[in-house]
Amino acid sequence: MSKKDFLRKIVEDDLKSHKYKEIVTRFPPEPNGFPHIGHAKSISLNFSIAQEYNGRCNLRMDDTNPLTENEKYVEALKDAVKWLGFEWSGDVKYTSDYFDKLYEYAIELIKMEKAYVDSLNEEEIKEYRGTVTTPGKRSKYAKRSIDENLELFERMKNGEFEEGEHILRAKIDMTSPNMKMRDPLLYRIIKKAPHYRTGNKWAIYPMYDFAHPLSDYIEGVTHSFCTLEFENNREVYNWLIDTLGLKPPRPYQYEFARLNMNYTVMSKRKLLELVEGGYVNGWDDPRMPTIAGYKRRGYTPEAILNFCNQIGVAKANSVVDVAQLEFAIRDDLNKKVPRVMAVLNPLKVTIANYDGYEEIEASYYPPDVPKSGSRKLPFSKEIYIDRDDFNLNPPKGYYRLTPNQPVRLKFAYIITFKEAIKDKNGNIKEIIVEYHKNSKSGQDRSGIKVKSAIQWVEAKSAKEIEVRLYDRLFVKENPQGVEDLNPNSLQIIKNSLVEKSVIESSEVRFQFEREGYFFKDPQEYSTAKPIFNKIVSLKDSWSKKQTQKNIPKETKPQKIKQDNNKSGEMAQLSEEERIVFEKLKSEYNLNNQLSNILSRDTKLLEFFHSAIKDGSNPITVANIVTNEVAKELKQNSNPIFTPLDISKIADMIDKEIISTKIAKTLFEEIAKSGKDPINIVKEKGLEQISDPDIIEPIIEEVIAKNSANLEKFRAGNKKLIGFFVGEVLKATKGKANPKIVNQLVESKLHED
RNA sequence: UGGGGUAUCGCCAAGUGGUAAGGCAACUGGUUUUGGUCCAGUCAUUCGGGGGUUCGAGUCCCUCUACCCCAUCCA
Repeated sequence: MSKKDFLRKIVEDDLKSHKYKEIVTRFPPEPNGFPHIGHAKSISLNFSIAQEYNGRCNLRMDDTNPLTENEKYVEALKDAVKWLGFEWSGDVKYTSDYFDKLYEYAIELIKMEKAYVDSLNEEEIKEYRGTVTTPGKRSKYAKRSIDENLELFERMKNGEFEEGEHILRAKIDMTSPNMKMRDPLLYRIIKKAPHYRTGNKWAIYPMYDFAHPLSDYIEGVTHSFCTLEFENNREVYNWLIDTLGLKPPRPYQYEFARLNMNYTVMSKRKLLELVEGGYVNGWDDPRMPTIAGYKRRGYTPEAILNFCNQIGVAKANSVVDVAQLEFAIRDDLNKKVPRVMAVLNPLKVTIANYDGYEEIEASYYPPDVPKSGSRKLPFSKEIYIDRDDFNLNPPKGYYRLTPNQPVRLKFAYIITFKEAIKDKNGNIKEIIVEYHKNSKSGQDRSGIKVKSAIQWVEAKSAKEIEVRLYDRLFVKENPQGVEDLNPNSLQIIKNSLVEKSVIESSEVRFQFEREGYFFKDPQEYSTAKPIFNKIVSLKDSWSKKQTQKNIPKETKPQKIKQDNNKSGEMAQLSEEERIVFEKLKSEYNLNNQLSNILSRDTKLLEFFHSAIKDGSNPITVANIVTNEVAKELKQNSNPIFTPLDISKIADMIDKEIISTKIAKTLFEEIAKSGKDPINIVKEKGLEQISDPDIIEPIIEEVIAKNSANLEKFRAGNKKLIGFFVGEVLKATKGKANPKIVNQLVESKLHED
């Protein structure tokens, strides 16, 4: 983690400020589906952060909906976390373990008159909620007494009512602009399905907005990371913890963008559709973006984790290119895995002038992989090569065997084409070649130059294998559903050949030279019937070039430069604002934008007027008010600085006592401390230095220290003036008059 | 449409007023008995658009635009 993402920064700050003794995170999936690569991001995030900051991370099954959840998914979730190499703190947690505590909290809420039993039906609730633009209205049942609510709620729990008859809601605000705050549902009745863990004990179940914050609190979670779509729920989260008056330390929720990848779908619903519709062979089909799928395909946990680190964590909705994932797995396997020879589409080759048998020592790893190990390769008159490695009418740039281009058999001899034997349909079924006796690998004295070395297997000893080649599941970058499925996402070749050492080896992952990385299928592989999954192909600039030639380039829609050239756009003014606007312009000579901003904001306008009372320059004041004050007011509506402070700062700027740069930091300080600006300037000696005699030596020093940048500047990088000015300012702790510095630097840089 | 978010290279993503990081992809060239790896190099005068403030703006202010989320008794 070289660069810290925003979540890690939050954690660091909280630790630094001693907000928490120890941080606790959690990965809280609902056990209603198989975890996918998006979960891997969340797992990696929560567990890694806990690890890095010496905290703990819980694995919690958020199992509050008995209709969709089951044990099978719990196991898949646990497997995924374990496989990725993480350990959860203590036992696996379940929200269902907190049902009793949660019930107590609900009663407390009722007693505080912050929750009530509502008896509206579903449609009514929907209707009463209003819409995003219109406020809702509260149910008449909200007026029920505490005792009545308590009684009803208990009877709900006891199963005395049917589903939908009653519901427990928080009493918040039916007119809130945030829909989630319009009296959110807390508990609902479910009787038709038993909970996979609590069975029929409960007739009521807590809803997410109620259960989640409280479960976090119960577990002592400090940082509750979730995805962007829960941003609106954060207000409910905080409301619950605040109104219950829960003692600190309490958890806070932070949101990050969920992972999306092109050419795949990530939603549980769509994944379920693929499985249930039989479009794939189960949740662990190697084409699925599920963790089980990647595992079965042959991905390593390290590759997935590296991928997660590479893509980072941020708040922008984004779609990661699958190429990034493919890079991660290639990069990992390249360092780890033995190279062997396999022939996917065998073409028989008879070496006419070879009659013996020999065994050739061959290393499992190329020189650039720091691992050792080798095996003996049988070699005889009859071998197989890949059909792609021979061509009677080769395209331009073809490096492999052709009638007039010899090729090396990797680790063995150079061969030259003699004759092609065709079947009655004209298809080549075998070729005859001749080998060059003194061209053996390592002791080549033939002098023959060859363009490439190809893989091969000896005919008698080679083992037949089945290979399953996977292509992306969808043909579209942003697939909507099964209609975008790639019909060729799975290609099975049953009669591929591999050197026998592969079958004898205990290794499970191999690089089939010049083809890709392959994995012994963990379910179906056996020595008698070897089955290999292709994990990922090798980067292949040759075949890419070939396909690019054939497929005309998809003309990507060009990014259109926005052209809404409404110059210097400012908000429309009302009649009264217009009058103020004109007055500001004529009376104080303010420009359109300053006048516009002030005339629309009464608070700023008030600030402005009081600040110029004592004769400060209106333009300077207006600039400070519309920029600095407006910024501060955005974050804090009750500032502790006064208009008088602003007027003092403005005076100092006008008298050139301080620079505008200092004025900025000065303002920030009084906004925080409320101190008198003139005093601060005196105390800290912030008066600006304008005397060239003082500044010049500093400039010279800076230039002397940065000769490389001086070169760059002289070579034409004029922006570097900012760098030099910045350095000089740094050297004077910001006190040098930047205007003067700028002029002096400019002339200095052009000297000599 | 009210509210909450987000916009920096083809794709991710750093950057909190002073030289636009890094990875993927792409493209050169070198090494190579894998058209792989590795190595060297190229790839944002510009940060969604327009203004304003400043000696200096991706960063502060105003404004416009685009996209995402919220009206499940799902999570």
